[in-house]
Amino acid sequence: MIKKPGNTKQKILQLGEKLLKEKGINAFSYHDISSALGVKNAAIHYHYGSKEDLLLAIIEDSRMRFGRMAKRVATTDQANVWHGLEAFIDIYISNIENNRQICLFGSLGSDFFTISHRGQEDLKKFSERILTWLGEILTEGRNLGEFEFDGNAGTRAFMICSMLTGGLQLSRISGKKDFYDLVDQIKSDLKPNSEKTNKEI
Amino acid sequence: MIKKPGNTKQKILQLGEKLLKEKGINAFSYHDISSALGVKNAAIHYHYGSKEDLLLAIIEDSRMRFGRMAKRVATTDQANVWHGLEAFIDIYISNIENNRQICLFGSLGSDFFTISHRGQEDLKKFSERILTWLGEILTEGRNLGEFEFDGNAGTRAFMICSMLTGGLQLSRISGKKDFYDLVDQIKSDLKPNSEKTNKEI
DNA sequence: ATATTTGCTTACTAACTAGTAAGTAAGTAT
DNA sequence: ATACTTACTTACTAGTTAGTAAGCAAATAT
Repeated sequence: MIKKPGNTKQKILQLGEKLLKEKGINAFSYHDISSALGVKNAAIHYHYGSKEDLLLAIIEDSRMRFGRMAKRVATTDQANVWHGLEAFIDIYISNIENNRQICLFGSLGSDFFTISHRGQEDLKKFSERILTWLGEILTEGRNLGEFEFDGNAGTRAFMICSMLTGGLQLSRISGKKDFYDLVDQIKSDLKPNSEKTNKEI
Repeated sequence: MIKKPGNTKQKILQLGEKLLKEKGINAFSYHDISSALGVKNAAIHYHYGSKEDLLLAIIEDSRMRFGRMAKRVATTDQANVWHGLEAFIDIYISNIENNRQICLFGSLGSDFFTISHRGQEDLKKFSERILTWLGEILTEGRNLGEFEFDGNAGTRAFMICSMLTGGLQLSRISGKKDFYDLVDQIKSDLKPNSEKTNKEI
């Protein structure tokens, strides 16, 4: 029996996240993971003691990836708010492109009352971080004259997040095209009025 | 043993829908329903042969309620597009007020790949009906000068639906207030520019 | 060389799941 | 009065679930 330095743990995490976003936390089992990876049930329990542990790890992993994205965008040559917004939207695009997955918040928002208190809190903190980040991008963009929108930037961030979250789910039902139209219109709506084309169709 | 003309079937349906919107189709069991209603497991199978049958009945019931709402709004004295939009939004408000439920499409969008083909199709048809209805309201409102928005009305309907769907889920995580702010901003965004207050805050 | 740790497997359990078959009491139709 | 239907209950099953305890081979540390 060959013992490679284990990437099993990472594979479990990745497949867990995939299944979470495809079927939801309550619709996949340890068996789904173990059979796909060619290991036994107990191997998953070895790496992640309980299903909750796996869930918390998935949330944490997603949080780390968001952090890397935010850092990458922040350190570009100039403060390009459009670049930041598009990097954010790309997370959602890559979800829908990847087997019509939905986002973490869509999946766990639906199953919110079935996960542990700890999971709920981690998710809440993460959502606050995302909303704050996006709100700051929007505020900066408006100050720079790159974005134009009415009302509070925090509310606008919440609207955009809600649209992307809900959009992934509704597109699953109705078809991908709707999501791309949605994304285009989000961007178009943010453009300063003077730059806009196709005001009415 | 007293045999009242059975409202058990209706109670099962209502509780099923409640559980669906609170925990998701894969997180509640027949036992959850039967124990809450004080009947036995098999009583549910008597009324709804399988869990899929119950799900289809829940979708159908929701479809009927939507139809009644649409009819009620259409037959008001004058063609009041704002009235229609608000009646639509009220469906989402009543969900969040009722134990922080999410909407049918949010719940089943997340669990889409775990339900039957028939369920997926019923859901798709229902979503098309809603999107068409809302798109027509928006078009009519724009023609009347009651609404102002850029781009395609169908896309705008999809955006509003996505926002309300995703908004319920994100508010579950972050708090109700965000959802009310979102709704207010949706309405404000649709107002013709001349009527708008608080353009920037 | 020996001891310890890592990364599993084998073998199991208790709880829960949707679903079924057979029975039964009350209500309804004839 | 009798037959039939409705709305269940009792009693059960086969399959699935997360989780555990003990064992074991390979890798690593001493």
